Amino acid sequence: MVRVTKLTDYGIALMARLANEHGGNQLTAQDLSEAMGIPLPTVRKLLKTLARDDLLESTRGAAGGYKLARTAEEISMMDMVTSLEGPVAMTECSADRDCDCSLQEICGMKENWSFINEQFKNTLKNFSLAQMAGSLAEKQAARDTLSQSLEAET
Amino acid sequence: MVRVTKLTDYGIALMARLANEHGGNQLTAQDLSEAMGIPLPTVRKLLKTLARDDLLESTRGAAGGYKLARTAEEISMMDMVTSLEGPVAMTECSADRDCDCSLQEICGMKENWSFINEQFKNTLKNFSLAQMAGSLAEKQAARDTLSQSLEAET
DNA sequence: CGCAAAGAGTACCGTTTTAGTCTCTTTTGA
DNA sequence: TCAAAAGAGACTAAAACGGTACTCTTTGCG
Repeated sequence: MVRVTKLTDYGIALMARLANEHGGNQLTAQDLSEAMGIPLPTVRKLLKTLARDDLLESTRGAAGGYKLARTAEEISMMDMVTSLEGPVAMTECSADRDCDCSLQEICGMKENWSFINEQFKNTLKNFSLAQMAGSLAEKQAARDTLSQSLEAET
Repeated sequence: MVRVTKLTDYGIALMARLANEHGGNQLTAQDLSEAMGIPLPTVRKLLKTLARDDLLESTRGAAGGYKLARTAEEISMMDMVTSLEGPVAMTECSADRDCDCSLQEICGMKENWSFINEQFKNTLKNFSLAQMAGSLAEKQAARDTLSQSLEAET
């Protein structure tokens, strides 16, 4: 479906909630579950994944919790999507690793798919968590950034 | 997985093969199955879908077959992906229709997702079947087109 | 110390989607 | 009339998704 999974959507919503928590304030899985209306076990699973990939910093033990590992400006949609659902690859053959697609010899579209894949990855890279958690004004900034990066590339 | 399904990949490969068939020459499902090494029943299913959405023209009966309904330049990746796997929507809430996402009130990211979704759709709209079936030189054209369209939008 | 809160890791299961097949019908050229 | 070919739709096995449960480790605090 060319779609991000529901869990990824949840995960990014959690990140956005954490991005709006200023001053290094931590939130527990419990806090986030209640704030976002997502079942606690699911929240835990997502936060664990995000922490393992160094997007979140976790503190264990009593008075533990989670906070962003970097500023929201320094975390891109690409980082989050990759963490939550693995490498972004439109097709088998556009993944980084070698693929075992039986059509590879015949179809000849690998490079074209890779090109489209890169375009898409750029869109995600140029959209930060800060923008995702933020306002319409910040969306305009993203648009400008993307536009510039494409010009630079050409 | 932010991935196009295998069947969509196959479908586009079939379209590319038909794009390289010049002079209104028709190919049968059988021909395409043999040419691409994709099982016949699967090929049939895909061609039916593409024909129903007016990307292919079909002729029934003996000596029947399929050919492109328009030129390869006039068929975009967006047309094909949409036909083969339905509307492109990164999340439930970025589909055109109203969604029943329980987070809608809380997460506040709907507009941001829509924006990313539009960027992605533009990438697909600006890449034609001709480019997909064609050479590296044509890829550069796609890059230019996309870049221009983004500038215009800003 | 010992308890309770909180994260880490992993395994499990029901549901949905995907990938692929099969059967039957309709159309049409020879 | 027959055979080739498309159209429509049902059906099935396998994989992915969404969610849960269980066990273990870490740590603050009385």
